[in-house]
Amino acid sequence: MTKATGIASRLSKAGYRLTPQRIMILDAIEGASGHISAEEIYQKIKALYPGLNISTVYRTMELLKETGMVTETDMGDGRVRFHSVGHEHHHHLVCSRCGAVIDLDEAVLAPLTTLLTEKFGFSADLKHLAIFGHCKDCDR
Amino acid sequence: MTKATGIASRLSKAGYRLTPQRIMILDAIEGASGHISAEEIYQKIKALYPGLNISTVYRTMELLKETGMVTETDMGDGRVRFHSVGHEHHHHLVCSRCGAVIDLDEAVLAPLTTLLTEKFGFSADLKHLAIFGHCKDCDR
DNA sequence: TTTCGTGCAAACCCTTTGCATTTGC
DNA sequence: GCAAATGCAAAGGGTTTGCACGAAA
Repeated sequence: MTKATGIASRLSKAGYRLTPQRIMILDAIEGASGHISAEEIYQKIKALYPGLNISTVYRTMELLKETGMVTETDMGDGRVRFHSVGHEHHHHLVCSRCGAVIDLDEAVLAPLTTLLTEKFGFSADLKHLAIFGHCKDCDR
Repeated sequence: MTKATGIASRLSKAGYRLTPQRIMILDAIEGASGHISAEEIYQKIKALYPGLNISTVYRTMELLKETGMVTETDMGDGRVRFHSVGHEHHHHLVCSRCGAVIDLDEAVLAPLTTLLTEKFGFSADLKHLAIFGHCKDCDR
């Protein structure tokens, strides 16, 4: 039913089949404002298409990571979040006390990235880093 | 049998009982060169004291985190690592491809920490950060 | 003695996997 | 038609929890 969107066609070009499940999952990630967990993707789609199984979500995420269409972030709560690569990169300051999340522009970490490359030949993948600490309200 | 060391006595001062299990766990963490997982602590102690249960390790780690004697790092492999706060802080560059871990001095991140404080009033807890990316050997 | 900590076993949560069936190409 | 993808159900790995017994203070 759904027409292959740009990002979906990238999938088929990469040699993967375009199944309705994959298209819906892709849509869900695209539509998400930011990070989204496997469970959230699953629930979102299940409302429209109850047949979906969560293992399909996980398998699709695996594939999208391999294709470089999605990245993974560990926000420290025991479940991984996914993020479409198309979206602008940003980072998060996560308050360990109240759970507040402050968005952080990519530019803030640019100097660090440069330094790591120059000094260690290490290309940091800081697409969606989560930095833990205390926000100003929770700072004793 | 073991005498309460400095760090162990901090525990009792905080109102917690000094059990042999806790002392052994404390020793294991102190003795560890760097990060150590719950399972590793457990195995290390089990050799001498087979009665130990891993749930005790987890409960003790919880308590040590609350007391601020230990910090937690997620190295991205699905299990959390612990680190004695007494040890000098350092960071890790983790290669997502080959798994290599490069140690990074705390000073490297100092400018970033300062910036986050000044700009966002956020006090980052960068005691043991893991930065993912590719090391120079794996960089295509 | 009283409260706190431990061992044990089972539960939990997120994620992965084997297998038979279905489906895209 | 055939290989690849899905659904289902069960397993897996790390971590947590309820409960009765045992031990620190």
